[in-house]
Amino acid sequence: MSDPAVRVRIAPSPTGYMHIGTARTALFNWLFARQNGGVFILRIEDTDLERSKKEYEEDLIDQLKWLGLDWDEGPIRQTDRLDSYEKCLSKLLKDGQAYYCFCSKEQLEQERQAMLAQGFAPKYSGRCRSVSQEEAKKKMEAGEKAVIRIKVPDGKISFKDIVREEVSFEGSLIGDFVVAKSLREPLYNFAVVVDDEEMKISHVIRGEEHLANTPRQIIIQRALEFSQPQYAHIPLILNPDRSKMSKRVGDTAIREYRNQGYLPDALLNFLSLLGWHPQDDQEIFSLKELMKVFDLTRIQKGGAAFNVDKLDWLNAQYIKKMTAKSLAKLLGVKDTEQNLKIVEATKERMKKLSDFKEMAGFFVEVADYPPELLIWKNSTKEKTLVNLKEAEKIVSAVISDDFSKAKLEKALMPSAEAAGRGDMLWPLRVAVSGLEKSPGPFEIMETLGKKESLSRIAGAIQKLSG
RNA sequence: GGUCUCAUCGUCUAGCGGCUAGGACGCUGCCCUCUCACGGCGGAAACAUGGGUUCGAUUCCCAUUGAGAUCACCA
Repeated sequence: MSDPAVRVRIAPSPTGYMHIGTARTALFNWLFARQNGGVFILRIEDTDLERSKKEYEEDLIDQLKWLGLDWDEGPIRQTDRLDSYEKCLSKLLKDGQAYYCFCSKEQLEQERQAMLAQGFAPKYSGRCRSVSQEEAKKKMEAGEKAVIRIKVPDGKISFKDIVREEVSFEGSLIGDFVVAKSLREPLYNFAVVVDDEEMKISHVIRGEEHLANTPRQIIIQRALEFSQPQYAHIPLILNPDRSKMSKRVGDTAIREYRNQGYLPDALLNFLSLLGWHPQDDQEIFSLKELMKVFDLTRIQKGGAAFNVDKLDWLNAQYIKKMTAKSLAKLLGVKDTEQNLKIVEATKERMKKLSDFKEMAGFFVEVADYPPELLIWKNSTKEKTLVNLKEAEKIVSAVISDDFSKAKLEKALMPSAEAAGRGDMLWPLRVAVSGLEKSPGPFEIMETLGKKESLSRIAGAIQKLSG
């Protein structure tokens, strides 16, 4: 399936670190573009000069790259496109479809409150509609501040949404809204419309919070005689308590998940399942597979709560599938033979990359542990000591050239069977790991090597006899 | 408050008039096992409520309830 007419965009505003929701929107757009052989555009919506920061833009680009969602055009910044907006704004003004408004903020606020008090949706009165163009010009020359409002026609505004079918709003309820602070200071809704037209965006795939913006954008489109893209509003990602995931909360930033050691593919996989589901029961997808089965029309309507447990599970699945070598690289660990063994032994237990440090620390150094930890279940100190010494003897006999898991197991198991597996293997494992929970003793000893293993066993014996 | 949107296990969801309501995470029992993890096999767990339509509603319609979004000279 190839349709070069498919042109979609991710249009974040750089007012915060890249948000989880932005990532999912980017993913859906990317998937849709790629599966149709279309174009994916990155557009930076930085018309809010006060809140936009370069740092956030850099984060956006950085995280998008990390996720592997490559774009074909951009980054295009709205602040670089002021000429286009000005041109369209002037046209609207000239055609009488927009007008200058001189109402003060105080005045507006008062009206707002009054309407609210009466139980109406606040809406601009349209007072300045009557100000003629000449009059407006004079006022501005006299230094009066003005904003630009668009004339909103009465009547129903309905559009087809791929996710929500037919959605409609009542124009008369909207009121003439501000489209720009000045000719070179367009507001969001206006800039979006001009951009989408000039970039020939075919499908606007965005979060549901924009659903209510859509009629406003359509009003602008119609005034400018632009074509209307297809819309797909995807449900919001909710906090576990079902409130909207706010941009301000720390752990909604992609960079946080990255720092915690989530794999990009796992994160994407997780995100794809938030508000979307394939026809069958498959849940683990590579980006390539996702590309094949993703379907805009199967996007869910209701909001989806973010469930970290499932993310953890998915991440663990992805970690498990990796080779020790590539995992070591991600962990920033040198791929020495020793380290690779450690990574291999820890792989199955890690949910996040950040777990590694804690889980593998004992390979480097045994933490201090209480002597009683060495005693298995209801066994005794004496018995444990005997078994540990027996184990020590056997381990010493294993040649250091072939100090392997298999060899150790072969050498130790007969005695362990005789002594009772747990009675020998538990203390041995604790002796070499110092932990209540860890990988198996043979695995650990192989990694540790003969010398270190014996020294730890000796340490345990001393601990217990002391 | 107005407008818009939504509603299946705790969570993510399958379902598109007739199903013992399926899967996944989590929880839990058993197996594997020296522990943990992995893995395998089970279990508990849902159609918000009330009306219609229909021979038959989780599914279609309406109301109620609940949840969310939005109502800026932010995006």
